[in-house]
Parts: sequence; C-alpha cells; structure tokens
Amino acid sequence: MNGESRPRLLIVTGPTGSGKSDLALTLARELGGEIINADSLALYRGFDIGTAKPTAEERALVPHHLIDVLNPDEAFDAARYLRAARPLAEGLHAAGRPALAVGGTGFYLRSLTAGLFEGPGRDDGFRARLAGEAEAGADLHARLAEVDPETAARLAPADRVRIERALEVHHVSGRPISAWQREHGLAEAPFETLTIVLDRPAREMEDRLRRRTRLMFGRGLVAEVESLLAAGWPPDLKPFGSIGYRETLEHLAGRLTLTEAEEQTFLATRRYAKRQRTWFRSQMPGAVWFHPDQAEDILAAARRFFANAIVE
RNA sequence: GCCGAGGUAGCUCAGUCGGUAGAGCACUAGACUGAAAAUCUGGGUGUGGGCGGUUCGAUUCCGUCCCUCGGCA
Repeated sequence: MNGESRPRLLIVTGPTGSGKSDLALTLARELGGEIINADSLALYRGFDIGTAKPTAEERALVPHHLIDVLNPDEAFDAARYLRAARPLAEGLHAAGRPALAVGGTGFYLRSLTAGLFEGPGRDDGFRARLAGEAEAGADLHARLAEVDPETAARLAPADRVRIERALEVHHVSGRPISAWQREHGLAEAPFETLTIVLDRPAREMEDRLRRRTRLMFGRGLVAEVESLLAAGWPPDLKPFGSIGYRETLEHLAGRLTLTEAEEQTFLATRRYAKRQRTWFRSQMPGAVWFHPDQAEDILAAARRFFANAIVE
C-alpha cells in the first residue's frame, strides 16, 4: 500500500555489550538524526556507571532523549515509555530528522512499535493488597483461574508478576486480561520501522562482557552506589535491583566480597544477554541481524530506509 | 617418610546397607501485552582418580598405585 506513509523509526538494539551505543552514535551523526533511549535503566538519574550510559561528550555530539529523566524512586513502565517515546519519534519525523530508538529493553521497543492494550494501568493499592494476601498464603494463581482460566493456564503458578497483573486488570476493568490481549493483538503499527539487531559470536561477547564488568567496578560503581545511598535513596528502589547494582549492594552489606560481586555481575550480565537474544528472535520478527563491524552495510541500509518512499 | 582426611557433573558437594548417581550454582533451550537489567518454565551435560581382586553385578567391599589437603617428622 502506498498513501500516507507512516513516520519512520530506525531501531538499533542487541544484547548488552554488543556495541549498540557506539554504532548508533555513528549512524545518528552520519544521518543527522537523534537518539531516543530504549534502555529501561538509563532513564534514571544517578545510575551511570552500571548502565553504561552515554557520556556527556557523546550526548553533546548527538541529541539523546529519555536519558536521566527519572529520579530513582519514580515508577516507570512500558506504557509510560510508549507515551513518552512515540511523540518524540513522531516529532523528529515531522521535523525531518531521522529518529533512532536505541537500547536493549526489548519490551519497551515492542511496546513502542506494536503497542499495548488500552486497559487499566497499574493500581498500587490493589497490588499492595494482593501482596499482603499472598504473604498470608493466598493462592493467587487459583484465584486467577476462577476469573480468567485461559490466562491461568498459560502462566506458571510462580510467575507472580504476570499473575498479579492479570488479577489487577480483571479487578479494575471487570474483563480478563486475555480478552484485552486478544482484542489488541499487538497489531498497532504507528511507524515504518527498520530493526537492526547487533550481535557477536559467543566467545567475543564473553570477552567484552568480562571487560565491561571489570571496567564498571574499576570506574567506581561501588562509589556510585554509596553516593546514591548517601543522597538518601533507599536500597529497595527498583533500579537498585538491576544487574551490577544489586551485587554492589550485597557487597556493601558485607554479604559478598568485591571479587564475588564482580563475578556475579558478570554472570548475570551474560545470562541477561542470552534472554535478550531470545526476545529479539521471537518478538522482533523482521529484524535484520548484523555484526557491529558491518557498520558500512548498516549505514547503507539505514540511508536507504530513510531515503526511499516505502511501498508495501 | 609416617599419621589422618579426601578424590563423584564446569564448580561446591550429597548419596548409594553392592543393582551404572543428584542438589545448588554454572550451562543450555524457551516464555513474555503497564515491574522487563524484572518475572518465570523445561533440560543433567558424568570413564564415579588409575589398575587389579571378590561378585551374576563394584561408584559402593578388598588390595595397590597416583593426586590433593592437614598434622608429625
């Protein structure tokens, strides 16, 4: 189909440590574009070293959006990401500037490009009540089976995040989440997208993640955490539960040596990279996979993508 | 050299009154619609230190050698 062409959005993603940020910076400079962060943790101010956030110099070279926009105690989720990122991408397109969504949070990227059903948002009061009941021994999975057997059958009894969300949606809207999901079908497509997934051979990733982890601790991850704590942020905030930060907190609490904290951070990062790959494979069909060394090819593909009228 | 303890999965270990073995972590595959660096699901990957003996059958019992750790010389 021709007609009104949708705004174009170039997505650059890949597992942690694949080299997304560097390549995206190159692409954005060559294309004269701007970067919209798609990393769930780079949103938080003060979490710099452990998130390998782009430096001030890098951000001076290319405009970056959605970085350092949250305090550590601010709630955030895929819906808020969608609401923040979509207007940015549309605005860049309207201004004639290539928009690049760059980051490893696959769920956010899919939400941006495929949407989320427009049901009820998070209800913290309800969540708190549920948590209390679960504490008291309530079988939430069984409860879900009564109101939404389809979803209960799909979810493992231990998957409390999804079970609580499903109960919440039913409680607030009176409709099972499975109905919302079927109706929505992840069928939104507000953008014309080119999705580039960067990846490297296992051996290479292993070396890079080792080096990356050592560098984070060498650059003062422990001091960064200490200063966040000194600023009064409690250690149970969401971003403190992320890789590198939780291990550092364990170290500061005396439960891990520095060496153990670094080793566990490395292992967790490697495991996370694997999960990301699995997500990109199954949830981002149509993505084009490259080795970051193929920068020339990627740039050429990106130029074509932004230059040509896309005809479907 | 002597005495003691121990060699079982990639690591730390459990167990087998003799019927070829299993936990955690690691690894691997997967799921994912408002917590996503989160949350969860499946999979055991093994010359049981070497050689010999007893036995229908040895990782298990016996002998011997090797190795590791500790103690004594």
